[in-house]
Amino acid sequence: MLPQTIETRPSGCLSCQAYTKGICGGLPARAHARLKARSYAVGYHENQGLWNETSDKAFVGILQSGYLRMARYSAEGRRQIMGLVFPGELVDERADVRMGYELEAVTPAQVCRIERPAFERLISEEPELRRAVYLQHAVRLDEMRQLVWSLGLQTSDERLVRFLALACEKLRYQPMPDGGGILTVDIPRADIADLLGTTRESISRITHRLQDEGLIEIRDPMHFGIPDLDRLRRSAGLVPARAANANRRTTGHVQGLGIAPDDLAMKPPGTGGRTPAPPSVVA
Amino acid sequence: MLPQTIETRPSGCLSCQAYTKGICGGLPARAHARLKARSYAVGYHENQGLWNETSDKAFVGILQSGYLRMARYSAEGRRQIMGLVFPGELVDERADVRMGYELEAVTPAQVCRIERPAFERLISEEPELRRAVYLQHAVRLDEMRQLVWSLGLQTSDERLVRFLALACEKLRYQPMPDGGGILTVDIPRADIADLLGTTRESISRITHRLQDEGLIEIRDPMHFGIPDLDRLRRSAGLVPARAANANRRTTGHVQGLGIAPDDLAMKPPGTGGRTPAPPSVVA
DNA sequence: CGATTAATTGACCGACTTCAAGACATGTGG
DNA sequence: CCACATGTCTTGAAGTCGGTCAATTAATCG
Repeated sequence: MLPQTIETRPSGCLSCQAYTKGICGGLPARAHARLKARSYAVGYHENQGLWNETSDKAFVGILQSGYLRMARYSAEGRRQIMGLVFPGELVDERADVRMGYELEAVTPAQVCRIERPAFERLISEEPELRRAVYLQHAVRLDEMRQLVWSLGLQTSDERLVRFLALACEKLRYQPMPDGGGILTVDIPRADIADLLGTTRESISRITHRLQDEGLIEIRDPMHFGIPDLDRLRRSAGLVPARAANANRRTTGHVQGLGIAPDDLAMKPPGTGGRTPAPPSVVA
Repeated sequence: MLPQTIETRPSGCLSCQAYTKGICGGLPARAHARLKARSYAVGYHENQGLWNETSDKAFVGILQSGYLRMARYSAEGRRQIMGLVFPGELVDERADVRMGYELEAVTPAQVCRIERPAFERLISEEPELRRAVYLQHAVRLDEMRQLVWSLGLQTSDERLVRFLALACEKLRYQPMPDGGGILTVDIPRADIADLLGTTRESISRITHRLQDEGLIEIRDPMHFGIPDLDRLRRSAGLVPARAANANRRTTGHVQGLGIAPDDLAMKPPGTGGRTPAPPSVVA
């Protein structure tokens, strides 16, 4: 079951989300074939852990289906979810950095695993793969910064709106002919709460408040109607929201890859950041 | 003034913190020499920006002295500091990931700069350098996770205690013969507040509360007396705090590099994470 | 020594947590 | 098929942490 014969672009991958929209697809044939030769798929059921204190990161994984959560538990039993992993994404934690989080399946999930030593070897021999992996790391870092920003200075309402808007991109969103759509949130309230640094109760209250405002409609706990996706994304600050304030610089924001643009990260004029005197070249 | 002659281990570096405790020191002679040949030092004054929307990440930097902050500003003028940069650390932001933060000097700072194209070339040609750089990235990611954890489920008091305990490791800490020490916090209250997701006022209130509890003594705004460093670190959860609860696993935590161990990241027994049935190997 | 900025202190208030109970869905065994 | 159990979600009522506003004190710098 483990290593299969090496073949260029093995057929099993073609339907995998890691291939169609994840990291596997972009690789050159040789790198992909070598990766595939060393990988094997493993299924996990809901709430099952992939990593814990004992089984320490002996493999890297590419998520094929389902969702994973990266969670850290406090001594008192409280939990912070550091992020979610979506199909096609790589999970790769260095062994020499204190881990501090557990990787668990939110839903039943299937993971394409590669033992770490084999992976390290591939990394060092295939520059394309290396690039793809480090790109994933950069994306993770960026996601973590967004989470910091969200936890640091957004209200619970704003955080949830942001989550829902992102959910429309990352999880199942079925657009409807009337311009709206149906969002399927496979993720229990408790997980959303622990991701957003709030409580189940608050999530519940806020979703109903948002429903009153007409931003969403709660069909059942897992399904939300989205009457106007653009409006939702605008409320989440995921889209520039057409310069209402006059005092904004019109510098085009760098965007790159699939990361949704945040609301304009701007300082109020006059608050530091001025580039008055050029820096002094010392040596 | 820019590139100087290539020499193995140029003398100027020997006194630099990036060499004595940062990434430069660990490099083999050749990689270090090539790095040095392409680098030039630049001075910045307090609150000056290294990066903003226009000058987009055209260089990477190694901080020689002073502190930098990575800050993101909201449209309303609020600010979240994503992290601080300490001497010896590398600052390297990918151009293809949305930046979203500005890099600014907290204090007067001196930065060893390398133009990005030259750096990329070095990275691809010097595996040791590459490893060092990616290690830095991993450390940044870990720091960001700690910040998420802190913002997500610590109280303001806990966050500040944690900050102070880490400050004793990262900024100037002068141990005294009597077992205590003096901590010099070169960083204004406003920056601490925006890093910890709180306000100047709260920082002030909390420091004085901590003084009442005997954890610290406020000499002047920049200097804190630390009567008992271990006690401080214990309060911050930076040290295992000697297993008070019986139900803790005694698994030795991976530690590696300079990252301080967090309090044991544990789940309450019974809450998920159990590894009951082995995962089903599918393919 | 004035003028500006940073830090402190106080009073108030609001958002969110906490605690507790009820609604809803799903599943199991008799 | 129903009674019961379990788990998730919802709703309500207090309590509180911490933010906001405002004023005072302290420190810094020409």
